[in-house]
Amino acid sequence: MSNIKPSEKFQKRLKIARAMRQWNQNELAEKANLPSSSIAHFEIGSRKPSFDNLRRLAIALNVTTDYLLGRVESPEMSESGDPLFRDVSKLTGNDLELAKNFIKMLAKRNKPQRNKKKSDS
Amino acid sequence: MSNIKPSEKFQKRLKIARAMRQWNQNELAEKANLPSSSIAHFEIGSRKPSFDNLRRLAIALNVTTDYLLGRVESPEMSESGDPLFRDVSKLTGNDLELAKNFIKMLAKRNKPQRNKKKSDS
DNA sequence: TCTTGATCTGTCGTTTTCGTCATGATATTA
DNA sequence: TAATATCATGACGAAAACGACAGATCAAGA
Repeated sequence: MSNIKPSEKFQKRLKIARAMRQWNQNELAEKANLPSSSIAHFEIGSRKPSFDNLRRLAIALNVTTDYLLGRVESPEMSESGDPLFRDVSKLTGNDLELAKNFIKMLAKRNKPQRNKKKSDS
Repeated sequence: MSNIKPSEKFQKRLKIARAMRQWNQNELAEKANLPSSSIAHFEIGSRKPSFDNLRRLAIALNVTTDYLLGRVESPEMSESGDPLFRDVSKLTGNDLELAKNFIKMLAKRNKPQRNKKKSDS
C-alpha cells in the first residue's frame, strides 16, 4: 500500500493543499498564473507538471517542491539544500580549520592517482 | 544579478552538486538511471528536467528539489571559490565519505550549545 | 425544473522533453 | 603522436506537456 507512485502522491497533495486553503481551481490557477484546466489535469493525474509549473504551484501554495513530490511529509521549508553544505556551514573557528586541513590532506593524498577504474565494487 | 532565472540556477546547482561529489556525468547518470547525455543537456541548459527526472536527480544527489530549483538559498558559498570546496571537489568515494562524516561529527558536536555567543573563538 | 458554479474530460495544434546515437572539442596520459 | 576520458552539441522520431477551448457531469439553490 506504500506502493503509491510519486505522481499519484503529487495529485493528492496538490488537491489537498489547495482545498486546505479553500481555493477553487480557478483561484489557484490565477495565483500560479496557469490555466485552470491545467490544475484540473494535475489533480486528476492526466498530466504531470513541468519544471516551471511545479515551481509556480509550490510558490503559489507556499509549500516545498519536495512536499509536492512526496519526498518529505512536511510542507514547510527546511533550510537543508545539500547536506554537505549544511554541515560545513555550521563549522566555526578551530573546527573549520580542522575540516579544511583534513580535507586538504585527503585531497592531496588522492591526487597522484589519476587512474579511474569503474570502481571495484 | 538577482535576475538569474530558475532554470539557470538549476544548471549551476546540478553541476556543482555533481562536481562536489567528484562524479562525472556518467556516474551521476547511472545513479539517477538516466542517459548521460541528459545530464549534459541539463547542465548546459538546453533542457529542463521533467517531473520524474528532477526527482531522480535529487534522490541520486541526496539534495532537496527546492535546492535544485533554486528555492533554498543556503549553500551559496560553493560558487565563491572557497578553498574548502576546491579541495572537497577532489575527493573520491571513500574519502568523500570520510570527509562528510568528519564534518558532520564536528557540526554535531558544535550544535548543542546553550549559550548562543556569536563567536566563541 | 432551471441555473449556476465547480470540476472533470477530451481534442486541437504547438512546444518541449524524452532516449539514442553520432560527432566535435579539449585535456590528460601513455 | 596516439589513445583515452570527459563533456558539449546537434539530429532523430517518439512521447508528453503545453495553452486554449468545448462539452460533460454533478451538486446546490432558486
